[in-house]
Amino acid sequence: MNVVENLGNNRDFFKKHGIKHTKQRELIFEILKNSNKPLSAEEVFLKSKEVDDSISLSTIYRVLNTFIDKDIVVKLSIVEDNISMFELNRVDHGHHLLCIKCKKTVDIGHCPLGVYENSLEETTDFDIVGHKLEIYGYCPECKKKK
Amino acid sequence: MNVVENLGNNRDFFKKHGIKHTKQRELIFEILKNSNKPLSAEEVFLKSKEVDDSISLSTIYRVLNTFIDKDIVVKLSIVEDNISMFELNRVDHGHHLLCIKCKKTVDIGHCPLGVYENSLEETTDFDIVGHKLEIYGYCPECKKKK
DNA sequence: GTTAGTGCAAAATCTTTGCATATTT
DNA sequence: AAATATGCAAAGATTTTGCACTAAC
Repeated sequence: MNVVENLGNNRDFFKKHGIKHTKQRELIFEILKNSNKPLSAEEVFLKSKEVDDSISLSTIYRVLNTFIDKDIVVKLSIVEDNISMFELNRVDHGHHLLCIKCKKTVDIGHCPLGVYENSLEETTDFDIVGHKLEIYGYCPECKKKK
Repeated sequence: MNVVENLGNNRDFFKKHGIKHTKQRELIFEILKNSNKPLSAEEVFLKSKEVDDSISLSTIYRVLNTFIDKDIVVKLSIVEDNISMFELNRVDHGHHLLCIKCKKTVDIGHCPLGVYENSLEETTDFDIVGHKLEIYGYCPECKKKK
């Protein structure tokens, strides 16, 4: 699916979340939608530049933070590096397995924590809003090379 | 338990991990041992200074990174901020519930992921080394105030 | 026309690194 | 004595912010 073709399709989505529709937000949203793995701000920036060369990195950060405020996006942080990764907050969410050697990520199906969170809410009286789960290790290839 | 009293007790522990015993490492290790929640580098720094005023922040980072290399410490990252948090890599590990309003953390008992990781290793052929799980929401007090 | 978003450059924050000195083994 | 760790200051990296300008409603 080509990013450019879809620009403009998400007006209603933005309106629903009470934020203005701009071409930068449209673009960043499409990039995240079309990515099957979390992206760094820098990666989003580079992909954005392919379509709109004048976009700035601060816009990327501002848009991503707006999306986070609206719960459209979640922020992760890859294990040993100090950079944030962003991905759409998909309703039926799963998680990723991260290879700490080659940094490859693999989707793992359904999130195992739903039931657990319910019981936690009861025992702790917290209002649980979400969670971040990152599982890491060595992928089959890197495992062999060890 | 007073941190200072215990300085020097961990010589063998360091030797076992093949790293030199220094008073800075001893101190940082004790601080982490006596904390029931993850600490930022800055927090470790401030606590360290109470005992050894001449310690430097770069030493904190270097020691923490050494500990991470040796699997003595794990690094987390608190949801919306961009700072890393460090805590001892306890063998029988649980996780924390984080209040996104007041930043309080609450221990939750046993980690629910052990069994799940085993089945994941089978289905994905990964060698799973660890995971990070952060569950967040509103604590009872902040929940009321909403 | 008003409100909100963007680009740019500069600042802020967190973390790492080079080097001379000090400490450990 | 050799190897490693530390403190300091400086550099790096990532993220945020102030301001003038532009685009969206």
